[in-house]
Amino acid sequence: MTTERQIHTKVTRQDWIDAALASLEHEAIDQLRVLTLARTLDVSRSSFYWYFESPAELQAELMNIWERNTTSIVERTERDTADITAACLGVFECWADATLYSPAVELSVRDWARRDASVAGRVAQADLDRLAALTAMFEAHQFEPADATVRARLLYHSQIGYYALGTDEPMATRLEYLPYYLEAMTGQRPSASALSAFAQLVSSL
Amino acid sequence: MTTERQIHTKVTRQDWIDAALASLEHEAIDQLRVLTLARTLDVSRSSFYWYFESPAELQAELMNIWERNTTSIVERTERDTADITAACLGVFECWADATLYSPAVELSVRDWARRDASVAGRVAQADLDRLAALTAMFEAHQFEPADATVRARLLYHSQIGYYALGTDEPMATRLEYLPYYLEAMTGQRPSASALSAFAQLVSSL
DNA sequence: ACGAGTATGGACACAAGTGTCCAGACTCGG
DNA sequence: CCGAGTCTGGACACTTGTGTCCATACTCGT
Repeated sequence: MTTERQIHTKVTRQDWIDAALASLEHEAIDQLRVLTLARTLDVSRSSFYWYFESPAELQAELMNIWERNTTSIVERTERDTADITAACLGVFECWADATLYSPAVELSVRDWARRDASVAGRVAQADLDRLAALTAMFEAHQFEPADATVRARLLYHSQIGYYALGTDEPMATRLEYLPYYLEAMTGQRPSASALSAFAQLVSSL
Repeated sequence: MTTERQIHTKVTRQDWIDAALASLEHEAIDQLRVLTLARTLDVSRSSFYWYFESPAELQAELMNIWERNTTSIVERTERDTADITAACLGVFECWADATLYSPAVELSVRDWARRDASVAGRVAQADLDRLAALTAMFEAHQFEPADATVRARLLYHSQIGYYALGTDEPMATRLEYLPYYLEAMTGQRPSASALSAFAQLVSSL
């Protein structure tokens, strides 16, 4: 099983996962069909059952990938930052860097959650974790609890909403609006240095 | 056709629509099945085809109902209001009154839009209309254009996001957070009178 | 009480997808 | 160059859902 031969292979387990991930751009996880994936990979369905015991196993794999979205956000809320503006910008890296956060996977998982209670449970827990982390971030910068909670929600909900709309804007436009977002979310005018540092980081991706 | 006999009827066209609407709590519009609806109504599938030419006709009906969400929002942005706080509270009525805005329908339509380009087009247009209306509302209260755009987005995206999470909070909790939301979204501390007026209006629903 | 129109149920043929089984093609180490 | 292990394709029986057709039951006006 762990022997490394696979020369005869047309596709690998990873190919199935990649094909599934690509489909999530337009499909919920539970709407993925082995038949359809097989066709895009130009291989027979039997191959799928060689690599996966069942569709559930592929879905589990995708859910693990989805968990990374949570990790990315929580990790960035925990950084040491000079002010709340810098702290928010740290989190915003997730929305700027596709390797940190995948909106397509996020949407597909939420979609699935509407139909499956156990998935809904995991998503609800992730939302709690993310919001708790963001709230702690605001509290670490001297926002009082209720204010921190609301600003965390505003930041998080508006991002989820932004992606739900499927808006496709160039990064330049998003950077233009950025200072206004920051001022509304934090109640403080962002420093020019923090903004230019973020712009530079984004352009290097 | 327009004669009013229908005594023999087990179900009406409206019953099918209502059953569909109920299903949208957990299903996307294009995932509705005639067979499934028929079972919940305890009637045969043939009945469906008596009232509707095809599932597409039912879907069209549901899309019309969805349009009301847009109407409700846009209508409330156009009211004459004393200050931006009152203006925002006018819009918030949509989220407090289930007859004005249906989150379930909204989610189901967006879900469908991920798979169907023509639906995606209508949703995108609705988002533009809603955001334009909200932006105009902020501009009417002396917010400069870019600021108005961002605050409109923040308000709208965060609502879409809030419902996407499926959070189920009692109205009392939501009212507690309300002044913090308003202050972040408008940059102004809301007046106690505006808040209590809103609380009273909500409790009367 | 009969005929026209309304509404339903059951049957049919069909489509898309499922999970399993097995033959066989391919590759590598001995 | 052969045998063991790896991977794929094709076939089978099954499920869920589709759209259409037709017989029939029901109700109302005359």
